Amino acid sequence: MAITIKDVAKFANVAPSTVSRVIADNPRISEKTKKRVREAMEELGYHPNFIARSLASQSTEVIGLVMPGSADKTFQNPFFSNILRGLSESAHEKNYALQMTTGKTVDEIYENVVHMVQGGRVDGLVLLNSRADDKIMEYLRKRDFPFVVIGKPYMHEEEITHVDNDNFRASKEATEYLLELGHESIAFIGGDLSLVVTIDRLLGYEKALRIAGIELNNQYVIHEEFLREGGREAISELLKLSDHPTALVVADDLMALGVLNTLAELNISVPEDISIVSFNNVLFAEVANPQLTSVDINIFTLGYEAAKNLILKINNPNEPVKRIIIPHKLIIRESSAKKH
Amino acid sequence: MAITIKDVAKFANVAPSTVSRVIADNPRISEKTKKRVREAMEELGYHPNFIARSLASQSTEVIGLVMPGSADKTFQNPFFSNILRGLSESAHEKNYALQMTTGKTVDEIYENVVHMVQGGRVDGLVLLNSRADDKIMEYLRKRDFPFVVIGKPYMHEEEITHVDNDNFRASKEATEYLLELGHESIAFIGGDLSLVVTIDRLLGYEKALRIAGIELNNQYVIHEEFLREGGREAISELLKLSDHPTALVVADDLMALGVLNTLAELNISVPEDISIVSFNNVLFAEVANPQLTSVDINIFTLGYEAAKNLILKINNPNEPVKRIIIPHKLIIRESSAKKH
DNA sequence: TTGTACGCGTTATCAG
DNA sequence: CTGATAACGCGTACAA
Repeated sequence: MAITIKDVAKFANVAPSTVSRVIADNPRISEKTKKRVREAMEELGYHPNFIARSLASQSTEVIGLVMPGSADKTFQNPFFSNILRGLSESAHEKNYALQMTTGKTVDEIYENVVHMVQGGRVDGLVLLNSRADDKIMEYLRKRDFPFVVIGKPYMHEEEITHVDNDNFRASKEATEYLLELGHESIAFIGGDLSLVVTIDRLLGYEKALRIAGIELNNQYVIHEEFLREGGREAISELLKLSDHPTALVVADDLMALGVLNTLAELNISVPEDISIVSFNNVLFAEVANPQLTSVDINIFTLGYEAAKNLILKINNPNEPVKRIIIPHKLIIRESSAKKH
Repeated sequence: MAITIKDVAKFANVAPSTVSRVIADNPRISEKTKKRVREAMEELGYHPNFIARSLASQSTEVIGLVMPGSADKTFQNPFFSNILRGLSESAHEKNYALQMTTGKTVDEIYENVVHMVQGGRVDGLVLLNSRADDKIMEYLRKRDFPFVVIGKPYMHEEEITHVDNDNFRASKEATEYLLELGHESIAFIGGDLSLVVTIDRLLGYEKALRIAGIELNNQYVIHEEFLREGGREAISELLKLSDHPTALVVADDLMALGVLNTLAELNISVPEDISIVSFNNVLFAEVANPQLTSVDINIFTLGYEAAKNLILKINNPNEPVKRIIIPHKLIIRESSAKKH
């Protein structure tokens, strides 16, 4: 058995509670005693037991990350590592540990969240990619459990702290950029329509077209998974149409990559035949051939701010609800060009 | 305050200890009582408190992941997400949670590990990328704390359970492949020499050359970080030499990507002027231009087996030490060709 | 300024 | 088969 607070107390000739106070740096303890106790801790190699501390203080100093769907798929997108990097750095700065929950199905994930929360495993949660039918959010709200959302909540937007981009504007700008290049047949490839991020980007795209006086075409809007496969399928659908689009707004770099791959196989050149603008600007965008014009959404910062504000909220229940908008920026590369 | 075991006990008219036994599905409790208690739990919406359970049972059902160096850099390499995917899936299957420790410096990471271990936050640890001077491993061994290593331990290899590839053989084969293509000036670009994986791959490379009767050239061996920047710098070094190599063995895809980028800028073509074989076969390898010939090391499986065997060890202290070798396979793509 | 005693929610031991 | 009761290690009113 490891060294406990009692051992230290005995060694330093004080009561356990005094040791506890020294750990908390309680000002009511004399410097002399503090010094003596600290020496004892050093001498014995004492380290506080987190579990016991958690039980007594009802807080764990752990935050959890909830992934939206199949962990397997989420991990494949570099978007995720960048989010994780931000979360991790932020948590680390505040001495919080980061724990992940995974699950294969929505129900399984929900169960895991309930277990974590009721089981007191974490002090707060970061939710990734909110969707329309979010049971988890509902549950957390009902229990008044601290959480922040990365992305925009589908409902109760004004009452939930979230970190997001202005996806509507970003998508509108991306589409306008393609319009300026002379494109008029512009298609949109997004994720599942239950994902708020897809909705926002779709609306921005539509708005830009409407302003330009271009009629919306239902067949030009495709929804697939945020994976390479998704992109491949989406472009295949579009190419079946009698009149292809000459430009695409793609809601994710990895999807765009799939599009590129399929087009390359069909000997359709980018940007000569089809221009592409995608989102996220992960490393892939730069590495792809041709390099992808992509909207940088500062993924790291999304994660960083999410964790930071969650921890703020955990430590101050009266922390006001915040909507944090992370800036975006269109990075122009080789995949987009003037219409021929 | 949430529902506790006591509330359930009262509701079901039994003692708390009985409820505890029902949770553990203790066979000495009558089915009738079990049913009654379970109904009470259901009725009250009871969920066991993990923290209290951990304190009493001295186990947390959490495993930790220790990253080797700057988390910031580690996250950038897709190798990491794949490891994480494997760990996560395996942990999830066994109902373990996964927690990450990060830190900017080696000392900071060491401190965090000590805190986690002594603080009883985790039941076991997975160590990523062992290096020569591993204080952490020494510490864990001294405390007899359960851990497994991904990669090969530098010391006490026979006494530490680890999951690894046969990097020596993989590298030897990769080099032999280049030799078969007619190359004789083959350089090696690896990570820091304190990383065991670098050592193994370097040795395999040297072995292949020696067997082929080719003299080793110190200037042909470069060590940089497993990042794109590292690759860029490495190839720049090599190109300063009066006689460049015509082929490269690169210990990491992301590095190889940096090499490709730099070569492209200098109008040196791959594979016409220089052939490249790299390691890991992450998605980048396939996406790069030209596509990278790369040794697939089954990253997911490395992670999966690591977590699996760690949990095995946690639950059975007498579990024998294991060395688990994950198979590798050379995937030939466009970056390698016969010497002109 | 410091010590005593209890509670946090479980599990485990020992009776019965 | 079930019920008291004592840990588990720490935080914290309340006392002194």
